[in-house]
Amino acid sequence: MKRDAVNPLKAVGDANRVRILKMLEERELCVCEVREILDLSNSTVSQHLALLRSADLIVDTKDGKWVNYRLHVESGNVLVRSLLDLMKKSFEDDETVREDKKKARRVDRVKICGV
Amino acid sequence: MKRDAVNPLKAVGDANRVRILKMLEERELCVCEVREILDLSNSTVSQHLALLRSADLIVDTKDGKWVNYRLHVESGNVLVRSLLDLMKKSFEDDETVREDKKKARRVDRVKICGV
DNA sequence: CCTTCATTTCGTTAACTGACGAAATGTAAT
DNA sequence: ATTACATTTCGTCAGTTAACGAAATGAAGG
Repeated sequence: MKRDAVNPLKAVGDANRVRILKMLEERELCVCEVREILDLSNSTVSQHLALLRSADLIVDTKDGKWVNYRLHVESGNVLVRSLLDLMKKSFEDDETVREDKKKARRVDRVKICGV
Repeated sequence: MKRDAVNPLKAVGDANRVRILKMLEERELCVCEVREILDLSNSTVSQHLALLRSADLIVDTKDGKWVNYRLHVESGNVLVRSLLDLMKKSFEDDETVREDKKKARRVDRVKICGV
């Protein structure tokens, strides 16, 4: 079995990363915005995002000193596209996910970063 | 976030468990048949199956001294059904998965168990 | 160039996971 | 009941993972 064929599935098997994917359904976010919502350390969030990126589930774009992450819905990896689609339909009733999404809509990077 | 909401995703994030789910698409199998195909110890296979069962992805039925496992396609858990559906469409090109399925079709428990 | 600040990388630690063999359990047939 | 044999549980071990703070990197503006 090919080495990293399972990586997208591994990546999605963690509650914090599920929360990240769900909040990215609302809009793209930078590291410190995700940190604010998840209430984890900056480095931890950065690692989660790096792992999701290496699984091809998200991509990043630079925006000045910020790095924006968004869902990689146009991935060439069929498993990735299917998983993002599955995620979109899942966890919609989860209270934490709902809160996260609400926060994602309102969060403002200039206010919360660098505190 | 509810404690075990992510369990099905966790369960599917392991190459050996992916292989198990894929071979169960062919037909139900007992522990020693899976052991034969995966070439792992009996206890390890048993644990993988227990984990998949606790994630609601498979169910077991007793058949004499054997325990048959099959995909839980009628699960009440939407995430589980979606995942099984996703799995069905994935890894079809994987050579190992193809071999596993072929073996699953031919394997005979009375011949290979208790060796 | 120097400072600021978001992000990443590094080093460490605690917890989890996947693997095994041995022992325990359970079932069917003698 | 005793045996045979499939499965599960137990105890253990090595490898992985998720978390943190501290240090390094990189980009924007003074």
